[in-house]
Amino acid sequence: MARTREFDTEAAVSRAMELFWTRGYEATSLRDLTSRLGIGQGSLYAAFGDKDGLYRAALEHYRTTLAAVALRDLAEGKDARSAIRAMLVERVRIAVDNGGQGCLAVNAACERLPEDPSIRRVIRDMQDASRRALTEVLSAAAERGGVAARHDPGTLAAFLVTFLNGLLVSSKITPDARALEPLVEVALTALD
Amino acid sequence: MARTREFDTEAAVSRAMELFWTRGYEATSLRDLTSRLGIGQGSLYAAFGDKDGLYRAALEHYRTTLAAVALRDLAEGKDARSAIRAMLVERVRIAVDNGGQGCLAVNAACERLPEDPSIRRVIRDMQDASRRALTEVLSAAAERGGVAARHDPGTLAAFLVTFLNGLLVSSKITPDARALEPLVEVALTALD
DNA sequence: CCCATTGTGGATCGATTGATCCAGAAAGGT
DNA sequence: ACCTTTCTGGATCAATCGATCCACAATGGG
Repeated sequence: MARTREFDTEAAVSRAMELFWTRGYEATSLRDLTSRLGIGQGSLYAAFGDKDGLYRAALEHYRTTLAAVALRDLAEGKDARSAIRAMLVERVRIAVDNGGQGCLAVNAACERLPEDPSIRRVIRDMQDASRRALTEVLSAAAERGGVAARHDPGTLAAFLVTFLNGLLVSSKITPDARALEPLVEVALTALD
Repeated sequence: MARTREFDTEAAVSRAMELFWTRGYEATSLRDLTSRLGIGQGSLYAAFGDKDGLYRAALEHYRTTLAAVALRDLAEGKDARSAIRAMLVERVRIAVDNGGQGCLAVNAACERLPEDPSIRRVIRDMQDASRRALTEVLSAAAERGGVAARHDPGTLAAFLVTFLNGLLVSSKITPDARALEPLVEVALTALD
């Protein structure tokens, strides 16, 4: 048999996610990564292929540990409105904490999409998952009369995803959760 | 007297804006800039100081030629709702045209804010100008009963600015104006 | 018709980038 | 105990980065 890997892959990806999240892709060098991850460049390239491969692993880690958790909580709320409100406020809290770093996926859409169109699919899939989860919650609520039927659930869900994108950008410009929460209340009036 | 500048400064800034807009700051090299602007590196540094100086000039050019124009049209509309709708749709059109490059200011917030906090002020001022213009239009409409008084005009304006940020991000992920326009209609129900 | 001044573009600088290479270290089947 | 295989981290690579330098060109007052 061969030598076993010494470092914890998931922990390394988590560290890499933090770096890419706070600094962006281009501004994070391989030296930054190896020193923060505590591994050599040889190990990094053997495990992840190249810098882009590590970035994609970090993006996937972001999806499963943060975006997906917010969606899981969504289905557990009592009424649709308060569940959606909690999800939006939670995402804003994450984006504002630790120095207003925003959302890794939104940052990726702004920074990496022009030079690497294949990342569009990754981001789109993440947003589609959010849109589907919201559509489900809204459809269920509409049948029970919890929300008005002025707009169909799919359009309403797409609106909320786009509004969330805006919240995550605004959270970088104005990293103040209390200033952003009133905007959530305005957005929720679309459910009336 | 000394030699006169041969190139058109404003035209050069406009070209630089296009490059930074489509590729981002880090991914645009000085060689890209000099070859596209048709000037040497010496001229570039003499005129703009450094790469960051040229970027800020490009951002200012974006503000005056695109963002400000959208705001000017805002005040000329007949009723507040259709004026705001037209402004949002126009910004989406600009963001989607030429390959879904989004909005230079939103891109700047995502890519450059972490490494250069002083750019936050520039972006914030641009968004504040939009928010004030929207507040004015909404206040005037509220007095005439054009929009409901469920939310105060300032909060409503801030909501619209944040929603616009979201539209500009979504326009990069889904560069299809027809898919985004229904979301504008949902957002406008906040005025009811 | 000079000459001080400023603009010109390309050569060049040191620094840093992402990626590769390599000698040695662990691992376990035989 | 050997030996093949894989992992490790640091040296090293060519390429490129932003920035500076420089010899020359253009300008218009004196």
